[in-house]
Amino acid sequence: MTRQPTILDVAALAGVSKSVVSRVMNDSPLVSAETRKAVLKAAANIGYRPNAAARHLASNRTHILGAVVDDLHNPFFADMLDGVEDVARERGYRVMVMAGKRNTRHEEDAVEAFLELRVDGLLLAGPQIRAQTLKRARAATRVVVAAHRLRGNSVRAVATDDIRGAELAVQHLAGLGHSHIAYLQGAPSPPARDRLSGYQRSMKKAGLAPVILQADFTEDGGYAAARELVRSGAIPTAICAPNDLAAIGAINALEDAGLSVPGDVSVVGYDDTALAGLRHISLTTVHQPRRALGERAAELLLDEEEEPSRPRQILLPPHLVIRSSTAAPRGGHEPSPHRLPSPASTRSTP
Amino acid sequence: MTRQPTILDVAALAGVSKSVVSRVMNDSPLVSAETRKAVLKAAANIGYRPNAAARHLASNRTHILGAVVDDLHNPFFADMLDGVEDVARERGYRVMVMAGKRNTRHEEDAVEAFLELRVDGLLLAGPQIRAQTLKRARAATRVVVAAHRLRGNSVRAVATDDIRGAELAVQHLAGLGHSHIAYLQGAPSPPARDRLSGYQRSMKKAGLAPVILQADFTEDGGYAAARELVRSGAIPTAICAPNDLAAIGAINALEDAGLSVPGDVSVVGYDDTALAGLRHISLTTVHQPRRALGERAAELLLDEEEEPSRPRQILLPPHLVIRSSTAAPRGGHEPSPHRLPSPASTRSTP
DNA sequence: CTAATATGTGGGAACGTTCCCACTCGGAAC
DNA sequence: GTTCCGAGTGGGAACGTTCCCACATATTAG
Repeated sequence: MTRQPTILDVAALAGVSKSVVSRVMNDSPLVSAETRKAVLKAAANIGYRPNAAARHLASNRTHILGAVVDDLHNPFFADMLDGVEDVARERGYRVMVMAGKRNTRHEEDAVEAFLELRVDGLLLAGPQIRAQTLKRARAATRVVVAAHRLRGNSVRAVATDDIRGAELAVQHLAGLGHSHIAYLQGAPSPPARDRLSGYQRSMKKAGLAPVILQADFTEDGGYAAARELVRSGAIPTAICAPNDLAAIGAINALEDAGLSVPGDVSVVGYDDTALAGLRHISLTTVHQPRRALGERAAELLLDEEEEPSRPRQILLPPHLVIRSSTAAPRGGHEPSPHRLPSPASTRSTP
Repeated sequence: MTRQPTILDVAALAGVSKSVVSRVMNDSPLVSAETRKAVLKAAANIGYRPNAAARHLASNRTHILGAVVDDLHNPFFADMLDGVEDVARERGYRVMVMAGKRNTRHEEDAVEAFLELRVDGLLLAGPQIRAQTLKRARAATRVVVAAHRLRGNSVRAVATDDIRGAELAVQHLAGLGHSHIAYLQGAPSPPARDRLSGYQRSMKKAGLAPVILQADFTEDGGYAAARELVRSGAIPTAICAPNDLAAIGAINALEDAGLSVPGDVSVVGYDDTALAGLRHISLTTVHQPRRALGERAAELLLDEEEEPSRPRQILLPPHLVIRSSTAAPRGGHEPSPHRLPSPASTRSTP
């Protein structure tokens, strides 16, 4: 790698000063059309590429948005990032991503890396960092938290209304006639807390007794919790899972125990990931507006005037997607159809 | 955001020169323990954080690896990035990711962004960029391509041996006694080409007639192709899909047509994503060593001695993971032909 | 005709580091 | 008692931009 050409090389070749080249590179109107053309040609000729470091240093702007993503394996964040990217690109910003790997140390290191880069905005998606780190970040740049509702009000955040989401699930099940609705709780996190409290609230409102089991956000967690439910003998007619993966685990446990879904037990997931939509799975689930979450987050990050009046915490409404993992409880009526194959074909059966 | 403290602020507070502070920040041994302690204390007191841009500019090193990932929704890349990250972190490098979004323009813009940043190494994961862009990138920094085998030999690359992978699938099926093995081809890309040629080669070796249908790497693509196969009336006893998602689509199409998997038709996927492992799906599939792919790629990027002897192409061996979507063909019978619509009517549809 | 304005252009000082060189000051070697 | 050396320190010149100010020239207003 030989030395890369600089603005001065371009200037020399084009026979102008570095100032003019700089202006051309920044689309300043203060350059004659003729000069601009010559500079552009010279730049192309020698393969000039602006040096971001020098640019950042001199201008104190990077036009980079840093996104620290808790878990790149979770497609939830990929969807969200699409939204972030779109808004950022539109406004002339680039989005760089670092993986937190579900690990506080890694996540905080990523935050530090972006702060050293002096990114113009920092997006923390599902962050697992200490309050102190968050505070330090906030002191250095604009920060928006996504997918986690925050306790305090000091940092701007965008999240789904998870209380409402859990309510939707319970209401759907109660509406179908279920009264024994169990809840599998996810690993400790703001969303898990909100979903639980939504469940509790709507169970109370419906006059039903809550049944809560500890699980986590994995297939295995859902499997273990549902198996526990089966073992206990007190099998509910419906289960709310903390996310789609856990719902799938729960379904597996139920089927392993000889129970049919939704025949014997209805199951509702959360997130509406691509998984839930697979025909084989066809999970009724609470949809999160993932892309919109990203868009709102980016807007919060980039909007010029940080009006203090503006809501600092944006909650987006979820909605329920009804597929084939839920049905009315067995009430002595006709046996519920098995949920496979596709709904269309079952419905058209004479 | 008030002005952030610089090395000079730290120096003033600690009562030393900026040179000393710089040395402390870079762990130089040429500082007395006493001075080091004072500097560190001063830095912590005023919340000093090195300015990456200034550092990069002065040292001409960034200690950043840029990774352009074709599609962040594909968990394949998340696994790979884990490998990249581990190796990079071990050697004091940070990995920043930009999403290509399956789009040449976005991907090339991401490449450009990283080149402007003057990253110390550039990883292109499943790149969809023009040869010219690749060449320009190579002229500017170290470049490694991952997950795509390249035609030429001019850029270093790490990939799975997809020819071998497809062979494994065919050999498994042939070993089970299948002779009608159809292949669904993925969207045009180096891996799709390799897998196809592996299929063709091993079919020929086994003395079997190849049947090839155009599909893509999505569930819908697999569904459509398998449905076409069903409609044509010439139903194979086994299908090789270009990836797991397409395999799932194919299975859905088969089951929608009243065929059972693996009873009537065996299906093999490719990639061994988390999807394939779900109990409900339990797909026999070709496993790619994703994390190892990332590790090798990072090593190639970071290994000190870039032997000019020749750019290397590393091919990692895949292996077959046998689950429940494959079985021996039904002895003697072809799958029930009576339930198929007339070929004439299907052929008239587009 | 002069003054004022608009339009380009050039030069130099930042920006916050690293890195090289020069310097001081003990102590060891002669 | 010099000389030499190494450890520790300080100062200044890069690095490649942006941005401000000064200037040159052409155009317009009075």
